[in-house]
Amino acid sequence: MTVKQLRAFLAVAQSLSFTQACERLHLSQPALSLAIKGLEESLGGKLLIRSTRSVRLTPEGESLLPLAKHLLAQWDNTEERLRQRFTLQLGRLSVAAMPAFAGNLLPAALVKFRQQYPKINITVHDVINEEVTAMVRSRQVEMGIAFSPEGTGSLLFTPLFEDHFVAVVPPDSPLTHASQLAWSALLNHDFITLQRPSMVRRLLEQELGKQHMALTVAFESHQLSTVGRMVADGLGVSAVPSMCIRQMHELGARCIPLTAPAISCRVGILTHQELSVAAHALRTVLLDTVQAPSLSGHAPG
Amino acid sequence: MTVKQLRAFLAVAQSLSFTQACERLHLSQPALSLAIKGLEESLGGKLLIRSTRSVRLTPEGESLLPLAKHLLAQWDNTEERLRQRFTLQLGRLSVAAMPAFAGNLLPAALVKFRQQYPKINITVHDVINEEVTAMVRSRQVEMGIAFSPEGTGSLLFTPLFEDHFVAVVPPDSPLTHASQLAWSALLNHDFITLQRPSMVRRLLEQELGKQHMALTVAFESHQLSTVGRMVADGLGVSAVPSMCIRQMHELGARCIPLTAPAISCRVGILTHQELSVAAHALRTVLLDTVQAPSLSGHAPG
DNA sequence: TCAATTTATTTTTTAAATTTATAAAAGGCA
DNA sequence: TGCCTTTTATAAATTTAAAAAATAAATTGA
Repeated sequence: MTVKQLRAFLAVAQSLSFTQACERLHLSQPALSLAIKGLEESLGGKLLIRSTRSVRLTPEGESLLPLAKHLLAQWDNTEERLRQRFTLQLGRLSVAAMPAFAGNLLPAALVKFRQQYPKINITVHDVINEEVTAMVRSRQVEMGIAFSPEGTGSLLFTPLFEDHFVAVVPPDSPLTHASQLAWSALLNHDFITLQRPSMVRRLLEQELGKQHMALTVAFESHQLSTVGRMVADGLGVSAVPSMCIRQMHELGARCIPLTAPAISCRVGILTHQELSVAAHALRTVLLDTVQAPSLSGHAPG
Repeated sequence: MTVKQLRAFLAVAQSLSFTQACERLHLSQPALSLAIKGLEESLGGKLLIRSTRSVRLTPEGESLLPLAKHLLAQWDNTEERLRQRFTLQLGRLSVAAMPAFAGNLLPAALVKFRQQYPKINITVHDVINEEVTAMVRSRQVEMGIAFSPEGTGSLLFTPLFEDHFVAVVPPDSPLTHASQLAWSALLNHDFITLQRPSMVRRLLEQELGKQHMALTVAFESHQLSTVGRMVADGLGVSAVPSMCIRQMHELGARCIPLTAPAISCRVGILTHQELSVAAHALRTVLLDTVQAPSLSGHAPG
């Protein structure tokens, strides 16, 4: 039994005429006769009683009719859905991104993606850096955006840009007049940081430790926006990835390049080796759209 | 997309090896490669990532896998069920028969049918003669056994035998000694008949009317067995189709050939023109098994 | 770097499907 | 009844597609 044969049967059963069915199937009449004959032989009995004047179904044909309809409908549906997935006319995509990226650079990329592929449904998981890797690895999401992990294992890391930490200071602080700031100068003030057991925190402590500096924390918060607001309100200073510059400005804080040491880390895309067409498209959009953030244009006006 | 291609995909996806899948499919390796290639082209994208060392699924392939399993399972199931119907290894058959037949000759025929085709499920509708025709016409049943109807319309009537009415008398009646009985003699006794608006009743009245005899009814009943018992207990006499002879004897009554006039009617099979394989088989068994009942061997011992 | 294994490609062969042409059957109409 | 028309079936030829054999290319492991 082949799909063609079943389609032939359905067409004949519905029109009760070989000649009419031929047109529907774009097939010559002898070809249709042979198709039906072949189907009947493969199933082992007659499905259609046909004379030169009338065509009607046998009881077995009658019982096949609804089954054939159902089978072919499912067949076509499966085929169509797969085609739509490949042409990005249908699809679902789950992405995990660290908050600094999810809240700053990702939205613009998603806007561009959606303009190109409006039928693709995207779920964004806004989770901490380490969770991003875990979610990609466990295939909870197909794509992650995070800092370059130590060992990728079987995962693939595609760099997007190099992110460097910048100082965040209150708008009325004398520090805002500096064109750049050394960590030692920044650490003279109360330091506000993210509370989580985070890679960012570990990275800072590690790099500063190399320079024999200690990170003394005065305040902690879970949210970047809270850190920004706390700095803006004069509670202290902080250091954040440059991705967050715009967000910090919007919250009323000022950002200044940070040196001695200049701490930077690569931000990129984490995936498994095999990518869905949708994920590949988003990857392309991200590579096209996302640029390394800088202070130009964001300096306090 | 063809069934072969989908089977090829399933085999490769399950074994994650073209070479192994080849054996399962009884196909050469190049043929399998081309089948997968064809499927991918028809769907518009890659389903399998294959190198010379490993084969794995793309996300789209991953999403096709369960759909393919389901589709092919349904496909095979449909095919198998149809084949079983044609080979009488599976099936359902509904038959309507008038009570005189259903209760006397039909069981033996069904025994023979079931010996030959134990997997065919049969439903017997034990209904009055006129209802048999109606049920066949409305396709509630595929086959009916009844007296030859006046006009068959589009239905097909296949005669089984000629049934003649016989007298039913009490075992202790002087009538039992007669080798045959005239209606005029029978009608001297109280007459018991079936109460229904039945063709049998109409037939009797019609035929007797031709001979200027009137059917005066003393008792009526719905059930043949009740009529038989009533006769056996000496309440009166009756006349029944010869099909019922054995039943009447078992109930304790005696049957005697009935003449002047000899009333007979053809019993046969009612069907539509198209018959299922199962119905055709039962028809054959009925034609082989059912014989015209007679009084020989059933005469009072 | 070489041998072994696995998939891809090419060429040839085989089989299958389709069309064209023709036949056969059945109802309509005179 | 016999011819015409319509419709499906069959036969032969053509085209197309599928499969196998041979070969190539690529990757891994020693």
